[in-house]
Amino acid sequence: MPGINEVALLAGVSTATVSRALSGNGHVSDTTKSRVKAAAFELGYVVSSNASSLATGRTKNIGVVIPFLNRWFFSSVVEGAEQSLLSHGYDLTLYNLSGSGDERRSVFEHFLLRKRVDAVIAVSLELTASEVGSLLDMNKPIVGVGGPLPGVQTLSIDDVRVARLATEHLLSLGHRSIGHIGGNDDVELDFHLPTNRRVGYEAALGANGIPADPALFAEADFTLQGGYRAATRLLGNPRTRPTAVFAASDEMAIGTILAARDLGLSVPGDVSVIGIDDHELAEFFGLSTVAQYPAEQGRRAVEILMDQLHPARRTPAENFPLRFELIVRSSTAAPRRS
Amino acid sequence: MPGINEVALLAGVSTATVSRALSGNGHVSDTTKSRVKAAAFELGYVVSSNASSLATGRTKNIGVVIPFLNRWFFSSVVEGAEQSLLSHGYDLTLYNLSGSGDERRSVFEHFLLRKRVDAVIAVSLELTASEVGSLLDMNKPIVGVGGPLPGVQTLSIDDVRVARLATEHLLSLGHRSIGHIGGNDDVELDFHLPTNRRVGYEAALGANGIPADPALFAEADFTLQGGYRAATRLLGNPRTRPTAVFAASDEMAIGTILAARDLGLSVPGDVSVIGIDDHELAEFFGLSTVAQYPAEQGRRAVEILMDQLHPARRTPAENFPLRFELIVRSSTAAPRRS
DNA sequence: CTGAAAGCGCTTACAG
DNA sequence: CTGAAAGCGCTTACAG
Repeated sequence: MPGINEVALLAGVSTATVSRALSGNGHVSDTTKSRVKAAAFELGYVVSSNASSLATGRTKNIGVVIPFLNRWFFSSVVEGAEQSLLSHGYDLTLYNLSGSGDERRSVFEHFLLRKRVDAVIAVSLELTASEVGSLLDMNKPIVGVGGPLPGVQTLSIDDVRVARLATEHLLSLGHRSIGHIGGNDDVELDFHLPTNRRVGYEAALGANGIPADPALFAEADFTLQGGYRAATRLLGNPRTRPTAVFAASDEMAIGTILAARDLGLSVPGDVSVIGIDDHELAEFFGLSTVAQYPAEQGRRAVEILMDQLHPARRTPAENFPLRFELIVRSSTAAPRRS
Repeated sequence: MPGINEVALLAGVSTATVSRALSGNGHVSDTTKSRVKAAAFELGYVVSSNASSLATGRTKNIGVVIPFLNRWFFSSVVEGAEQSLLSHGYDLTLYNLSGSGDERRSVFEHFLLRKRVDAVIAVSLELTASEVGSLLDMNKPIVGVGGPLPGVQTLSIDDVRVARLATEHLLSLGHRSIGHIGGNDDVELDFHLPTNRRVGYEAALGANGIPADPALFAEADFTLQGGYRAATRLLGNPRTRPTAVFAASDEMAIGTILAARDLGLSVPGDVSVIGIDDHELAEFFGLSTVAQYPAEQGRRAVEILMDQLHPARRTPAENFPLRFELIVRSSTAAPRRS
């Protein structure tokens, strides 16, 4: 493990110059710079991040705090963030806070606060005011993905509008009896996402003079299985069966498609189904949906942090709202007799 | 941000004593120790990991290198590892090496080698001999999950035996015409897993005096969609249709179940289907499978590294082979007329 | 443009 | 059991 001294020796300069030549901070003549770089390359020198961090106070490392990893949305956000971080020369350390408050506190105290990270991305996790406070006190920028954080910049699609768009698609096809599969309290997570989506659904109905029928709402846990069960309830009774179902996530929507099949109903012949996400399985099932782009959300979160961490870099800091888009596939159509 | 000096001051001892009291290295009287701890707590002191790492040469951080994140197996391994690492007071930094060789080299040089990590877990990634070499040269233990690494301890289920077990289950039900959906070269990853599973399948057939029929093999890419397409080919022709299909992964097996349905075939009435994994969706689809436990594999990888990193701790270092288990659900049954 | 030197915040032989 | 001091490997004012 060659150190900076050996590079300095070989290049015939001081360690200060080596540091400057390699980091790009401060002026170094071109000839010196190339001599230093050659020496560093020859020795296979790579700076010690600890020493560098200790001296500068910056770690070039971002903490990502997340409640799940094995779900499409979350792993996609992390992938996007990781990719973008890599290109900025940053590392990503992952804190999977699925557990209890205890585990959570310990993560905060022993990890985030050990000066390991320069900033934090909190995905669908509501940090307490004191958690946010201590991070901000330490001058660690935070950005949230997937929900509002008190006093923190947050990236999130507009769930009300997204749900409204999905519902309007169904309405525009002529549906008037539209069921909704939304979240139960367990999956309210910290973010009222299920509530917001239900609000958007009801708003769309309302705007078309259709009262929201509580009997057409079914709770589920955002999983395929949960969607299946909820859909079975919703579609089981031929009398009350809606002609279309809007599920608050694609996984639940796919569960709905499978439930319809098992009930002998054809999709979209007997019932139209739409979800939200554009999950990796959506295309396979021909699911109409409103796409959101979690990897992009992860990337955007990183950009925002980079802007705060490097105020110099003059990125326009585009703060346009997050993209979403209606994708019509084969699971939605006009109701049979409208 | 209180430093160690302030704690020392408040506790009326030297910084050396604070360090020892808090880390547990070296002897400190009980009374002093509690005084120090009280002071640290009062000030909200938490050691700077950079300073500590620089002084000790250990980072308490493990690098996990992985080709995908948004797949069940990989995210489960990471979850298991993360959980276990947390309990050992370690951080996990994630390197998602999906990309090209260039990206890969840059990760190796600029990240892993910056002394950021004490050890590396490589998941389903074949490191080059020189990559392994440089890690080992730096005294960084490596453990592989999911495939053999040259000269490195590796955790992996015995794919041949697992595939054999799955196939034998079908054989024991009386099937004689058994199709196989396995990997194509693209997903050979670095680990010959598809090949090994095919070998196990053929071995089971051979042991029962059944020659492997190349016409009953179909390639796919380990996704649900890929499995669906392969199964459609395999099951489409009533003449040559096997009575059972062994898919090398649950996702492909689920694709097979869906393909069978779309072909008007009942599962298991017309065709039995078995996979490998016990994927989160397996139960929902009633899929018989050979379960493997990726989270456990992640945890085991961590244990092995801890043993190497802390030779003192006398864990029996249980090196029993990785668990797998046949789980029979409703997708397999005796062939209709046997 | 370059260097000498202090300092980042700990840990750990070395003494006692 | 405890402390003084060196050292981990960089970076960056401060001078020149």
